[in-house]
Amino acid sequence: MLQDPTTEERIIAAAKAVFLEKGMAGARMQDIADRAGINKALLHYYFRSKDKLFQIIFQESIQTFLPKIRMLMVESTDVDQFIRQFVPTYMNMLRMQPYLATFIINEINQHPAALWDIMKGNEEKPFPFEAFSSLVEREVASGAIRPIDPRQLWTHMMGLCIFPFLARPMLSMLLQLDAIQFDQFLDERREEIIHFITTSLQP
Amino acid sequence: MLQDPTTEERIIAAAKAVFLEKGMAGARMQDIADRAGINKALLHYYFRSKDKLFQIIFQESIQTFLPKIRMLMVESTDVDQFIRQFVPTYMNMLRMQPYLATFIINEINQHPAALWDIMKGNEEKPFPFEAFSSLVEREVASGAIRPIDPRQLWTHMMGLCIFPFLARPMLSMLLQLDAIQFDQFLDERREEIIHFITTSLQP
DNA sequence: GTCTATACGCAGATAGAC
DNA sequence: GTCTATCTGCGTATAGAC
Repeated sequence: MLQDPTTEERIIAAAKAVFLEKGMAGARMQDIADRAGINKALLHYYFRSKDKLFQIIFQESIQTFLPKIRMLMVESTDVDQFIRQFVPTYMNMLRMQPYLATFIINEINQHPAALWDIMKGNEEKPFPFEAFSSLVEREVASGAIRPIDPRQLWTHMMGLCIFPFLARPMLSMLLQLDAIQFDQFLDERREEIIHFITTSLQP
Repeated sequence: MLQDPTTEERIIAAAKAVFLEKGMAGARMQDIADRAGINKALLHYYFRSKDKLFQIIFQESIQTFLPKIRMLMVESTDVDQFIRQFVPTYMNMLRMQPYLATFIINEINQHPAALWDIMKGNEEKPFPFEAFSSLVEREVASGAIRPIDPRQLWTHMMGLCIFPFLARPMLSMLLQLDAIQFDQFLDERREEIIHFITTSLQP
């Protein structure tokens, strides 16, 4: 993207910012237009309706989320390595887009079918949980890690990584952390999570 | 509450249901009126505006959330006991009100100041984090548990318990769990979390 | 207290000039 | 392609009868 962004690109960028911050119900077309430096009519000229525009942003957001997981899942050879790659990769992504997690989770809560539509639209399976699952089961069988339900372990990992981003304002208030302190808290958290999970998996 | 509920009570109950499911921006006064079995005008007669009504529901929700934590915090004598009480208590509460966590977190994200207003309105400190903090530090010092930042441990606990409720539709899709299976998953999760945390804290 | 009818403003969407 | 002006419907809120 070396040239100046086209109007369409500016709209997409503006829409992403507004939708992610406010959600579908809270977002205003006027805000998107203002942020893109154009007027409302032009939004409709390019994307027809708020709903259409939202679909695009939602889909793009999911596509930021899932493929990275997919890659790590199919490429990993053991649980320990998977954790050590997953945690920092995921947390860094969320750090760059602080509203991403909240947005996706909320909109899926409001329209559960939307995720399904996207997933079945993909050729290759976007979320090959079995890859992770069999990895875990193999190591449980060999005694490399303690017995654990792969679904529970998966939820542990996701929860530990994502939760601080979802609950950031609440946490920073309860723990009394300003912006800088919270960033540092997140920095330290990467190693802490890895340590937390791996020690708990010891047989 | 042995008598029939008053109109005011019916409105509050209806408003709670709608606001928790849809959020402030997504909720409709018409939906609340329908659910309460009255008409829109009566809502305004009792509560003046949507915003006023929302404030009440938001405040009540926070009051469901925090005092329980507070009680466990000040009453606990050691970390292990705290965890074993906190996890099932909290998860059971969330189970009874599945939308509570999502609602609170979202609305705090949209209006961070709102939480602060409520907390300072209280006489006694609603969230005595120091109680938990010193508990942890004492046991770290005595070697009962491994060294850990109390704030990180706190976030671990919250995240592990709350996340499955926040991400329920996403998880049930990715892990392919229907409603019954998801409930069972949550049942098993209580013990799993306790085990997960306590083993990881061993020195 | 509870209703019907209605006012009012906001936000999404369209028409049409340039 | 981009703008100004306008239409339309929806959602909050009020007026007023009962």
